[in-house]
Amino acid sequence: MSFDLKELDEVSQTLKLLGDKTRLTIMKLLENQERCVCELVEFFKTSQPSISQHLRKLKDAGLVKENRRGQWIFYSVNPSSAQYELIQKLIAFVPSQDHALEELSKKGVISCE
Amino acid sequence: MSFDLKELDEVSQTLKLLGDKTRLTIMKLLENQERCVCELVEFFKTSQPSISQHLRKLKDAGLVKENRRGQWIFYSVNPSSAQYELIQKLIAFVPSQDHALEELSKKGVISCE
DNA sequence: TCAGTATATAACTATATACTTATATAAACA
DNA sequence: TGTTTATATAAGTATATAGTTATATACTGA
Repeated sequence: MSFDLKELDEVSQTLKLLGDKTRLTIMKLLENQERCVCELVEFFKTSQPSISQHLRKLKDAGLVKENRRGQWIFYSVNPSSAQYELIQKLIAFVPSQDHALEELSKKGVISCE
Repeated sequence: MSFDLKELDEVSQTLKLLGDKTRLTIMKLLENQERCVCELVEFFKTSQPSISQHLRKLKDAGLVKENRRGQWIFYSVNPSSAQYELIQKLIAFVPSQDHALEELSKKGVISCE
C-alpha cells in the first residue's frame, strides 16, 4: 500500500470519528484541558457506557490519551497523534462550549477531585 | 435551537460526509477543477450509481454544485457554501491525486467533451 | 422519432454504528 | 474485607449507510 493511500485512510478515518456530534464536542471540550469521564457524562446528559464507548474509539485512533488519578480517568488530546494538526484546525470551527460548561460548574457538577 | 447548536450540527454533518474515502477524494479532485460524473466513475473504478449517490449527498449538503453541459453534468466545489472555509482546510490534508489522474488521462479515459 | 450515451433514482441487501441494559474491573475507604 | 464510586466491556437492538441491480430521465445526433 502506498503512503498516499495510508494517509487518505487516516484522514478519512479521523473525519469519520469526528463526524459524530458527541465525539466532536468531546474533542472541543478537551481542546485546552483534560476532563474526567464523569464530567463528560454530566455534560452530555447521557449514559456512562455511551461516553466510555466514544472515548474508546477516540483512544483507539490515538486522538486522545488517558491518565488515571485515583478513581478518575482523565482524558486529554494526544499531541503526538499524526492527526494532531488536522484536529486542531477542525475544532477551531466548533463553537465554544464555555456557556454550557459554566452552567455545569455553577451547579457544582464539575469537580471530580 | 441556538446558533451554536446549528453550527455544531453543520460542522459534524460536514465531517461525517467527508469521513467517507470516496467523498473525501471527490472533494479533493474538485479542489481546482470541475469534473463530470463519468470521469469520477472511471477514477474510482466503481459503479455509476454509487458515484451519483455520493454526489447527491454532497450536493444536498451544499458542498458541491452541478452544471449541465449537453449530456454531461459537471460538478465543482460550491464556494458559497457556509462550510467552504472548513472544506478548503480539510482537503489540504488529503494527498494529491495527481499521479492517479495522470494514469487515467494517459489512457485517454478522461475526456468528456 | 429512434438509438445511444450520461446521469439519476428506486428498491434491496449487507454491514456499520450508536445506544441501552447488565455486568465486570479497579480504586478508595470504612 | 465489604461497600461505594468511577470506569470499561459485553451483548443485544434499532437505525444508518454504502453498495448492487434494475429502471427512469435527459440530452444528442442520425
